[in-house]
Amino acid sequence: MEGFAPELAIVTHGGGKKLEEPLAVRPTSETIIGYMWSKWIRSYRDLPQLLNQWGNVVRWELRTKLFLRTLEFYWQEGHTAHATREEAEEETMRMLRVYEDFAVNEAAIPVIPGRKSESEKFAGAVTTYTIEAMMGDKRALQAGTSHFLGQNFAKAFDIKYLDRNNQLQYVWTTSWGLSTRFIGAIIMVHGDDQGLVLPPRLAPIHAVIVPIWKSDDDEARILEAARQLHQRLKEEVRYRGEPLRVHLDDRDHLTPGFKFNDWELRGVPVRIELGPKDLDAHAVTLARRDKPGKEGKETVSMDALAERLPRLLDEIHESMYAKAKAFLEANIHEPETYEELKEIVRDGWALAWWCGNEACEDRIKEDTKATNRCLPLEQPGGEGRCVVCGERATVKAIFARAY
RNA sequence: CGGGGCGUAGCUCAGCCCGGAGAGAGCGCACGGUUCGGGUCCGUGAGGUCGGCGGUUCAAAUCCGCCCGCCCCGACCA
Repeated sequence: MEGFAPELAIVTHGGGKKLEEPLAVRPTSETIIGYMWSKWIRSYRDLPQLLNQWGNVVRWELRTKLFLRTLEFYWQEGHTAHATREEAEEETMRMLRVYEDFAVNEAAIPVIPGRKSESEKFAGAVTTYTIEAMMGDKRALQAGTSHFLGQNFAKAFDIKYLDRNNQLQYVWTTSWGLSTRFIGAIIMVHGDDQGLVLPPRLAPIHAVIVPIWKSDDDEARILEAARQLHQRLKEEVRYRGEPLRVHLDDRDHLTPGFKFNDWELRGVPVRIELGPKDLDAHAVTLARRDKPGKEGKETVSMDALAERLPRLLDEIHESMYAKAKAFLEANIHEPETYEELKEIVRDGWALAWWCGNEACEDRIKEDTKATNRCLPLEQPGGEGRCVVCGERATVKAIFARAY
């Protein structure tokens, strides 16, 4: 845990008195979990173990960034202990894929799964895996991590079990986490100049009904129709197995135009406009947040709406993912020379042959501020020459400026 | 902690370099009218210790010094 020493917050006073023994505020929970496991685990029959928790942790960052790097953050962290190395490694990869699946299929964020280099990995890990995402400004963000901890923590906390042959063995452990930082990723990947653009599957409100009227007569009938529509959609429409999250904006004294902009700012994926013309035609106008103006509008019959909305939400999800994916791919380049790399990382990611030496990572960082984000799991194969030193290289790494 | 920048109305800022009459704009807010299918428009009005303290001067938002706060860059890091 020495790697964490500089970023520990230490409590020296409590209850109005100086503490006899200072308390470290946890930067992650391996030590707590490890301590308990050393008491709980006695036999191979106790394995494997899986503990998951949501909790706040504190790391004394010298420089913070809203959402992306805060002194205190809330996260999900999981810990497992296994009898064999293979099982622990399998779990590490399984969770990496869970995070990747969440990013892609819930948040519509494309990511590059990969392994961290020695200098970039978690201090207590044997191997650290990451999903790296590209923000709208082309900087990289580590959006989730999964660690194979080997027997490091088992040895540090004396976590041993008796195997089938009555032999005392150390366990193999893993840990993995995803934090509120991910909210920052959603904002920075999808957001535009009008405000938030929320991926449909995570949006607190799927669709908002905006009633439109001119005269008092219209107001009465439109509002009544809007309320009925709201009720019907809530009761009848399901998206991904759950009731549609639909909201009726019946606020008075605000113009429709104001409401349109207001909900766009808040990133609601679908707006349902209901005005006199729509009502007379027994229809509504749908507008999707990810496509501005007329391009994102369509007229749908009231009768077809229940069927249309879930499909539209899926279409928005796919479209948002495709757009982010295209952006990611358009901004990853493969430099042949160091000069090319330096140019690329000014405004994009470089996927380049790397010999594995920290000295070459350091050189890049000094020259360009770009760091080694990961060694993608998906490799081109073959071998090449390190983009920095020219020595033989068997892997390509992603170098980019990161948050 | 080092380098740079900024503190003027609820918010975003202009004015400061080159001191001078009642300290301004847009947004927001209140009231009246108008409008309502893309942030309506017009009018009237309320609202300010010009970050704080001290100095220079006949006169300071403006010049000088110190202090406080915030932002950006660097060192740390998910």
